[in-house]
Amino acid sequence: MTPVRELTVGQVAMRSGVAVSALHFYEARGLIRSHRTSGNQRRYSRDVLRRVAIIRVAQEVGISLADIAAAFQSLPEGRTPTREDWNLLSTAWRDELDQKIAQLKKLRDGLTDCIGCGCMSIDKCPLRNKEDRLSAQGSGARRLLVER
Amino acid sequence: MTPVRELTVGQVAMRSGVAVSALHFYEARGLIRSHRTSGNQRRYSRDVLRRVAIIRVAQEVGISLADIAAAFQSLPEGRTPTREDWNLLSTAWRDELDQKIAQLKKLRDGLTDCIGCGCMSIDKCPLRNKEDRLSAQGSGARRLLVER
DNA sequence: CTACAAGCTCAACTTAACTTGAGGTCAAGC
DNA sequence: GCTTGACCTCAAGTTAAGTTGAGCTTGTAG
Repeated sequence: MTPVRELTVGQVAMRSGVAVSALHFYEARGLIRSHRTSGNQRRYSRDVLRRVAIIRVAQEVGISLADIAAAFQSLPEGRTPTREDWNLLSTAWRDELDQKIAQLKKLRDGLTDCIGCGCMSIDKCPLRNKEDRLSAQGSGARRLLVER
Repeated sequence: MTPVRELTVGQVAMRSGVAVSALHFYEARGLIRSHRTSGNQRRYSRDVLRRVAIIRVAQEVGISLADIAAAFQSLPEGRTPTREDWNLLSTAWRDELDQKIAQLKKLRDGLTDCIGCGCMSIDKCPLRNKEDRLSAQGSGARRLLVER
């Protein structure tokens, strides 16, 4: 089996399970890179598969594309990222995940009580307490006004 | 303490920490209800505060407004919901939360390994396995509403 | 050498959950 | 009676993460 040197969008789409349009989109967002053939078609190096896989996993963990892109900035520009490079990323995300899990647990443990009881005032209820809130590195800012 | 009978939108907004526009929105979505004064202004009964608080908590847990609205359907139409009524809801959501926590844990435990290793193919990697996905089978909510 | 599948670009549409704005009404203090 | 602030409605805008479609070009199998 001769290693295929370069992949077309279609091939990447098939192998990564991501739509072609999504790949275009990721590229526009700077998450993946391609070079073009003389006929202007995209060609990808193999490590794009890893990148895409990581994008998907990170998304499932609740990390936004913007944050993923930011994290990818830490990857080496010139060379293909090594296992070390990737590990750095995953460690950071693991920490985030740990926090999210902890916060969800807190929420879960308080949910029944707090719905059942009379403590739903914003200032007193632990669930409604700003300090306890799930952290918001997300870039959205849509819901900012709501938190008082 | 004289019980304040009815609340204006502004008062509900202030006390619940939710914008007036959001309250209008919730009402349009059937999540809360109001009646009108002769001058066409909204007036809310006190238990709207609990509803709003629960909406926000549920959202943070990753439940969409549509799902919250659906859950609210189970609440009694005529009378103010009792603690029992609310408990029924919270129990169901607690189960969902438990599942989400379990999935996040799975993800966390696999993250470092799977990013570092070569198993990122869609068919083989546990993280990439469809059955293990976090994705809500529900309508549209792709990510946990964990940010803000 | 020619079909036609696969690719390309760009714009517009989608969903969730709101916010913002325009243009107009209502209620209370002075 | 007037001014001011809280309300009202309805339309349009916003963000994330893509998808869909139109119109046009490439590349490859037969």
